[in-house]
Amino acid sequence: MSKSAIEGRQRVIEAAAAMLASHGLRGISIREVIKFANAPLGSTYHNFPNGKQQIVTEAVQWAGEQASAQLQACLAQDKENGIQLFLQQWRKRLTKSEFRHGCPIVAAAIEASEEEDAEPVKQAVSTVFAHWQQLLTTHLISLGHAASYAQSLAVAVIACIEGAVVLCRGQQNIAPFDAIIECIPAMLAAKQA
Amino acid sequence: MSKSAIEGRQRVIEAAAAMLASHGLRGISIREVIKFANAPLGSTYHNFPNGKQQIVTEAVQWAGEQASAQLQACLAQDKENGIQLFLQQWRKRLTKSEFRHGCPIVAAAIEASEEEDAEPVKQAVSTVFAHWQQLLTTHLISLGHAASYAQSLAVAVIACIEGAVVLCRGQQNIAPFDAIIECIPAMLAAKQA
DNA sequence: GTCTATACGAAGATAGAC
DNA sequence: GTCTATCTTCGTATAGAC
Repeated sequence: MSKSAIEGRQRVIEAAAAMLASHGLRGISIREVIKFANAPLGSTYHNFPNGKQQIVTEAVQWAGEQASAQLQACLAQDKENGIQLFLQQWRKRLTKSEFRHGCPIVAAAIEASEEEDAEPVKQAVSTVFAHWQQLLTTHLISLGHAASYAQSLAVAVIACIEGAVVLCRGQQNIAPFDAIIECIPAMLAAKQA
Repeated sequence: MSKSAIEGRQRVIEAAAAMLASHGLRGISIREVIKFANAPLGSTYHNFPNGKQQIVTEAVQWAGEQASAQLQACLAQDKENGIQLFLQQWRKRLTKSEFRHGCPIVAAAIEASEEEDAEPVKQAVSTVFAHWQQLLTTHLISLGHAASYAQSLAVAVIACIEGAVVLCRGQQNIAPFDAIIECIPAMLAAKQA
């Protein structure tokens, strides 16, 4: 396999992740993805023998790792206010895209949940969510929260963010995101349930 | 128009709302909806001249009103713990459906956001979210919160719930919902930003 | 490996019989 | 009004030429 072929494969995955965020799982077609990635259609099933399912699965995994890396960078940069930093970055992304850019993992989670033969996608989604939760839990424990409450808190913060992104898209307005930026500190301030 | 025709029309809307919650906007077809509703296919475009778009739009409106009524009933039944009551009802629905039953409004919000010619659906989604926010805001003000913080808090609570539903479906686990049930009180306890 | 052409199926929407 | 049949479009996936 040539180097350009490898690059082409990765471009397809990244294009799929980007389009997943805005168009959703069933809103993207292989034709559009490979067109966006400037990749040849003919080699799609050579690079991804399992077709769309495999592309989406790898896109979910890649997008999950990107988000994890971004979150980790924020937490490392400012231990106390890392979460707020992360929120600000997502806020900017939402407004810049005029609320078109959502969370690709959420899109995959919702649209694959009732699909037959989508087990690999569901598995990837579950793994990504679990990884995010573990990252945040570890951070919250290091901030002094009790281990069991830190776990709930991590999940609640992720739920809050994901929900706010959906609300912003639905209302074409950044207000929901500003609302959670205002309210999440109250959850974080509570040291136990 | 006969009485049974009116009933048939309503059955289609309710079937669409139910299937929207589990299968998503693009996961349902008119054929499946009218089959589930036990309604004739031939009269579909007679009752809904704008086809699927109109059915989905009305389903979103109907589901939104149902949820509003349910929330209002909880808040009226127990002013102090009405929100927890509402959370418990949704928790039961999630577990009983084995995490298949999501929020139809969220599904429509995500899957219609980048669709062309889906303005009516987007409008209905936006209106439903706004109504929920208003309901909760009024309630929180009556509980003693400052008006501006009550507004943010209402949005944050809704975001939290919607996000948790997505996480539960993605992980096939009720843990995320229990996490927000544990953490939401901390937000509600804070009397200001 | 990458192309074009195509098989195959599903879905929205419409036409015409009854 | 409600049915069946059909048109059209689009998506996945595959076959075969180069």
